[in-house]
Amino acid sequence: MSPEEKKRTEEIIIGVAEKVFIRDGFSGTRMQTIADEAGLNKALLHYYYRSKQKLFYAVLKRLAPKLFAPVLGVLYEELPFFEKIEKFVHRYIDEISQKNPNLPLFVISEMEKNADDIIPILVRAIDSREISPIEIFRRDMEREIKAGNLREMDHKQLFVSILSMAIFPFVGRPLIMQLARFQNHEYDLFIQERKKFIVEFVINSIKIQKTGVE
Amino acid sequence: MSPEEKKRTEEIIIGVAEKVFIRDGFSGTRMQTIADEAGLNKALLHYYYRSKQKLFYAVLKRLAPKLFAPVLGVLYEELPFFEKIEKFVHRYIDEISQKNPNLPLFVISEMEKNADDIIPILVRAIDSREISPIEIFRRDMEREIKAGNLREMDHKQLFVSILSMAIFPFVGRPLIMQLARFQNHEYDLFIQERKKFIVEFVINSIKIQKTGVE
DNA sequence: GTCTATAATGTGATAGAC
DNA sequence: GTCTATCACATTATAGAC
Repeated sequence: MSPEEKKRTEEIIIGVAEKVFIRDGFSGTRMQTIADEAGLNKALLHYYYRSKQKLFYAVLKRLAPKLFAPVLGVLYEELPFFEKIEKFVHRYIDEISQKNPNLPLFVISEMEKNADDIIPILVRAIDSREISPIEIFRRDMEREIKAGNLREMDHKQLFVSILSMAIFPFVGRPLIMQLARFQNHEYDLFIQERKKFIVEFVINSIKIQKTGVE
Repeated sequence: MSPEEKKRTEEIIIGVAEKVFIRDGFSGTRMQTIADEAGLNKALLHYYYRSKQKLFYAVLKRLAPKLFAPVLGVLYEELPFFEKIEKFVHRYIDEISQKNPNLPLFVISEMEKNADDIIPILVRAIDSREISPIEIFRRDMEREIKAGNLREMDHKQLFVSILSMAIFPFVGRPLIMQLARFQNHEYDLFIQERKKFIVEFVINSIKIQKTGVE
């Protein structure tokens, strides 16, 4: 078989594995399931990736850059602070909606269960730059506070709040749907409208309104 | 053996099972693990609960009332709206901090993976009252908007925002710790300070400031 | 490289002695 | 009720033919 077809099989496997791992979690995933959905046999999975663990780590390594870079990248752009928040929220929700709404829950679950092995793999993707995202965020805030545009507040609390409001609707979907009485078809629209809501909600809370009078 | 000791064994098993299931998830849990941590043997688990599935559901049923009632109950109290939000946030964070910080992620993960079986068990705990929590919340908001204390906004968006800010720090702990560069010992303090932050953050965003002049 | 067959191990569940 | 021993089956992993 040609090298191209070899490459192709390897890619098919890891692509299907990604889908199944994200859907079922590590311990919930069966090698047989991956083989079936890929239209191949189990032995090939081991031929290319040796073990379930190694296949899983291969999936994670491939996933990591796609996971954080597009979103965290926004923080490094040269933008006015409030516009940066807006772009960050929109980018995050758009990315996850299109790519895979189950991604955040998958990443969090596996980080929790197997922290020592998984976090190092993911961290390389987060910490690819010299200055950390949270430090960039802190400096932005400091500048705006000095300029009198922003209330003083803890930068980590604000950062986590924005993150929470954007991510949790994906992670907590089944819980939210029950508590807030959503029908299945309503939820996607809710998420789309949420982009605008979050930005308004946040800016309204943190911005210092400049009045005409002194 | 006396009926009391019988009762005691049964209770030990379900107590340990709760701990292990919450920690490892359903598919990650081994009956052997539960037996070991309970200081008993596997056969006893089956003697009392027949199967892993049935033990899991027994755990869920026992857990459900403790899970939602204390927090959602706040929504039904006769309180000014802003005080209700404050009490809700404090109650939620205090409850989870004391009880088990892994509870939210556990509930969400299992709801996601096995919706049809699990949601009915949990819903009984959520929907124990005639009027749903979200409907109570909506009416409270409507009243405040008419009174001129509150900006007009979608009640579900606000509800989910408050929920997100309170729950996500527990669910997304490993992710947040990486992104915001927390040390282990800092995080508990961060969560405690978060109660006050969320309340201020929310009220500052939604409240209509009444000025002296007209 | 890909397959079938099978080994090796893990895991839920049960039988039967005490 | 509680234990040890064991079954039955699922699942990861490998051997070997093509």
